[in-house]
Amino acid sequence: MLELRLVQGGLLKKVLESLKDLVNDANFDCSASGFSLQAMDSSHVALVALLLRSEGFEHYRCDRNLSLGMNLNNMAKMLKCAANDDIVTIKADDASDSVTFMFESPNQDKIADFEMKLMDIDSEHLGIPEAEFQAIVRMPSAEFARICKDLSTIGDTVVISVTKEGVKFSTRGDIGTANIVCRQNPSIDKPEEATIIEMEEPVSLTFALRYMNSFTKATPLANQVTISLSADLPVVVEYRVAEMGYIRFYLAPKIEEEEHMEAQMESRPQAEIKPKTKLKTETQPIDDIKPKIEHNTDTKPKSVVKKPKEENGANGESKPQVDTKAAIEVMDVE
Amino acid sequence: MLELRLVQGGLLKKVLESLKDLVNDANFDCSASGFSLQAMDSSHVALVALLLRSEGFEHYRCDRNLSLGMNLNNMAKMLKCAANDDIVTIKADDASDSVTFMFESPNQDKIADFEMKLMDIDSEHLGIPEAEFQAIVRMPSAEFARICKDLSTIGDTVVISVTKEGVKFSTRGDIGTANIVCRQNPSIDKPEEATIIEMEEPVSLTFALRYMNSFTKATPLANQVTISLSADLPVVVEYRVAEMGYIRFYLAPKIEEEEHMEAQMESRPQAEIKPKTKLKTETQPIDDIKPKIEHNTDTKPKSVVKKPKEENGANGESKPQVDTKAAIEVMDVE
DNA sequence: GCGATGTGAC
DNA sequence: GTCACATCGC
Repeated sequence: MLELRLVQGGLLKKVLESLKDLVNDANFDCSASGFSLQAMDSSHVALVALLLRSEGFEHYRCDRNLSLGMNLNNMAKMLKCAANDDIVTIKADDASDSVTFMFESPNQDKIADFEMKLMDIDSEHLGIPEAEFQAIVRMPSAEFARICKDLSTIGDTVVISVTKEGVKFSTRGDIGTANIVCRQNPSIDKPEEATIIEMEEPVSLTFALRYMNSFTKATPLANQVTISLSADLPVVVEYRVAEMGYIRFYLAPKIEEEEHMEAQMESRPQAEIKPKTKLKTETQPIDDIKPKIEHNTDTKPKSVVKKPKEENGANGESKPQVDTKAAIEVMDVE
Repeated sequence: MLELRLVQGGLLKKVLESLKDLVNDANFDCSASGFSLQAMDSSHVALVALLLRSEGFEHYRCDRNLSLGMNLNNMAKMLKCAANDDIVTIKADDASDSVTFMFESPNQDKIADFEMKLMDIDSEHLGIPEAEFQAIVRMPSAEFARICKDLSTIGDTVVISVTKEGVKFSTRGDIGTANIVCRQNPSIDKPEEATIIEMEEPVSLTFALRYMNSFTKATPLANQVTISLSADLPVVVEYRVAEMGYIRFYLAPKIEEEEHMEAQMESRPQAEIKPKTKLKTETQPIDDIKPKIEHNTDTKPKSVVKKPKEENGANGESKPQVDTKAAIEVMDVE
């Protein structure tokens, strides 16, 4: 028996709006500690992890661990039927193949219940270790979203470069280039507008803007976003979910590959090639960096996820992550 | 000679916005008592009746009864050219084949007149008797609109079930089921938020959400809507037009047909079939329930409306309306 | 014609 | 920041 009562139903609506474009189907894992989800996006490039801790719920009952396979689009449809100030209750019987969402208006005059069939979804639960990062940027989430959106009108990838002074987002495309620099700014009086950089050493990594723009669908959840970067790790883009947990998006950096130079030249006719700057990048399926992520032994994977179609990633277990730091000249942030 | 002057021009704009999606062409009937319209929707399933009483106009002159055939889309286009606070005057000569809309800005600085050609439209004017209903629900119009919209993301039809305690709106579709219960709530201090149920006996009827969603286009006209239900009558969804009259939408309930059970089973694999619950429903063209509606002898029908394409409705004169009450188990509203 | 997105007003 | 309205795309 599962019964989770959440007073701020609007939160759950926003969580689903930020997940549904990235992931079609996923298992929600319910345990005594909370309500969580981990899933790869449909193209197996990005990974999302959601945690809503049990303490954040008004009422939280979870007699035994349950994995509820849901179609996130359908779940989002149902949650859309809740008003933002409705109280939302999620119910499931241990044996049942369906889940019930109950929406109560604040004055109790309207009570709605929506029942949705559950799905059997193959998934692999990875234990993601808390990694050490070379740089962690915290900044206003709306600003980050705006930057990603703006840059994607120019190019397909963003180079995120962090120095002590600030963070630079750069792109280039057929029509030109763009660089947006955000200075560090503690903004004591308005902490939600602060831009804070914690840095061990400068780092510069390249990512597909397409995914970044999916991640920023979570912007309504939090005023601030943190972007954690290390040369050979996926970036972590994290939005806190008010007092309850977080939604974290992981995306492997694009890898520099010299052997595809000619393809590069085609797509960026006006590229200025600098020595030591390898230009062609390939999106790395996140499965390939699995060796970096240890299996979390306290959860039991139901089955193994399908391998992505790309053959070149299939033997990633023994293939080292490229040295992104060496491949890209660290750009100065003025 | 016809000359109707309406100070709240915005009302007429809203009336047309709520009619034009349902009905393409219709006759406006002008008599000494008021300005009215009655028309079936293009698929002959729903019926709409509008009344604007002469007393609601600042000036009302109608020398003899006139029937003005208009294309409602074109009329709506012209009325869109009026500001909401413009004074609108409708003029027509008895012999003319056109109508003039005049818009005056409140300070008289702007005067516009738009002339529109009239059409010759075959229509049948039905005298709709004031029926006795088993249940009349009055509720906030925006809430009803929201419910119909939400349910239509899940299913195609809505079952409206009324008990003393409240009204329940239910649907089911491929992705699951939904039930929304609105409790009775007199809301003395905010009458526009009240939900009032007058009930002779519990009633439960099924309707096509598509039409309901067309009806709710009239939501901007009134804070409240009344939904009048009886087992073997079309539902009446009524919006009052401020101090002037009403716009009423009629929709025949869907009929339970046992013979299509197997089609039902296909589309709802997980349906729990209860005894006495007939599952397959068919939309009943509103022509078929003509026997329930007497011809109004004080208006002269110009001609007879075309029969709907469906053969099974063509001989509806002698076909009894199904006993919906017996076919559907009355559901408890807790 | 309906749904989704973006913009403007409260 | 939220809600409603209008416009554009499917």
